[in-house]
Amino acid sequence: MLSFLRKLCKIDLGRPGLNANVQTELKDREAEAIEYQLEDQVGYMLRRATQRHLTIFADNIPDLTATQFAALAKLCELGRVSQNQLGRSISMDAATIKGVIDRLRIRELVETSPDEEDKRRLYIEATEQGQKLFATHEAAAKEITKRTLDPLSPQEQIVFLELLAKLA
Amino acid sequence: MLSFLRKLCKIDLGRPGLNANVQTELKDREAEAIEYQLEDQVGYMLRRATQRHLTIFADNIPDLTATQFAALAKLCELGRVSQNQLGRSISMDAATIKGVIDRLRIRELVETSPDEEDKRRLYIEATEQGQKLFATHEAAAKEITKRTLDPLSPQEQIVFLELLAKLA
DNA sequence: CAAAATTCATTCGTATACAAATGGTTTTTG
DNA sequence: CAAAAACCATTTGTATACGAATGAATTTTG
Repeated sequence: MLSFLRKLCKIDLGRPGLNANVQTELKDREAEAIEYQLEDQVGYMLRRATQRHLTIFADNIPDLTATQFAALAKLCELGRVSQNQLGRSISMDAATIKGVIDRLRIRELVETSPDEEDKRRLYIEATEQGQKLFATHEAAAKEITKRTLDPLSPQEQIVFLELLAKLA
Repeated sequence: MLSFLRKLCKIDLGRPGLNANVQTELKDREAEAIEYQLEDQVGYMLRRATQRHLTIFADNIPDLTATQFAALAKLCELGRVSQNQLGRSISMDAATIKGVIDRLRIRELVETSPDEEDKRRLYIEATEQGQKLFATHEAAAKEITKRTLDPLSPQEQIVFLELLAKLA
């Protein structure tokens, strides 16, 4: 374990994520003078990591998008909820969750029903078929996380998820 | 530093990223029996982290999207390149980079010119105005990475970027 | 050299993602 | 209670993102 920690921290001496040739040019100048490198920016890295993840997702669960699966999974967990409530619970805005639910409804994986008490609300519920499909893919979904994290050692995976959670 | 490392690893005893109540239910059962929790999946966490990042980006650079800025930045770095070449260098497929370049071209931030040698190719180049705009926002772009990583300590930031790079 | 394979840019279709506006409904407040 | 504020779902518009198909051009190969 100690060697793992030492390895994780051995880059501590340099600036985070900078190419060696850029670092050698630094010397006495200040942080402002560090050249902008797209590859060092966290947004670019997040986009690339997400791209790779979505490829793995599509390979393992071809008949649902990651977004659709997330909505279906949350719906199976929560039961009957309003559309906006579902969206908020998985960080999708009203316009986005509407489209996702529309596509799930067409495939009869979810059912909608108006709220009689509050006429603004539209209740959403996973159908029997939807719950069955979720159950079918549940193991694959966990496998997707596993494969996405595969380039990291078990200890690195724990640290990464811990830190990623702080950013999300 | 040592206390930081200990803190990073103190969750090692539990399963990665699982809620406490789920963990207590585990006991003797195997990993397969772990309930699927959307919030524990790396794809969901990546999406949320990206959402937060893009909000920070839009706050700091309102007149370009993160994607457009990435294309412009790479173009300023590479000089004259073909459209597909540019796309490959920043992991955007041909259809995506076309749209991005179209929008930058309309704003006269980039210029296109046909390749006389290879008539399939379309060369892209940042205009004077495009280079100026990139320079204007370069500091802000670095600030965006800084703010995105702000919830992490300096040491955690280094570790996170290192691990994220391995996944991207 | 000629056929096959590859590359390039484009187009089409589908799916997030979000800002902004809208209209109907409910809750809050003065 | 009535006006104001908030909420819900929807619609419109813009911007990634990618698979798949297309046609033109170039490179590879047999």
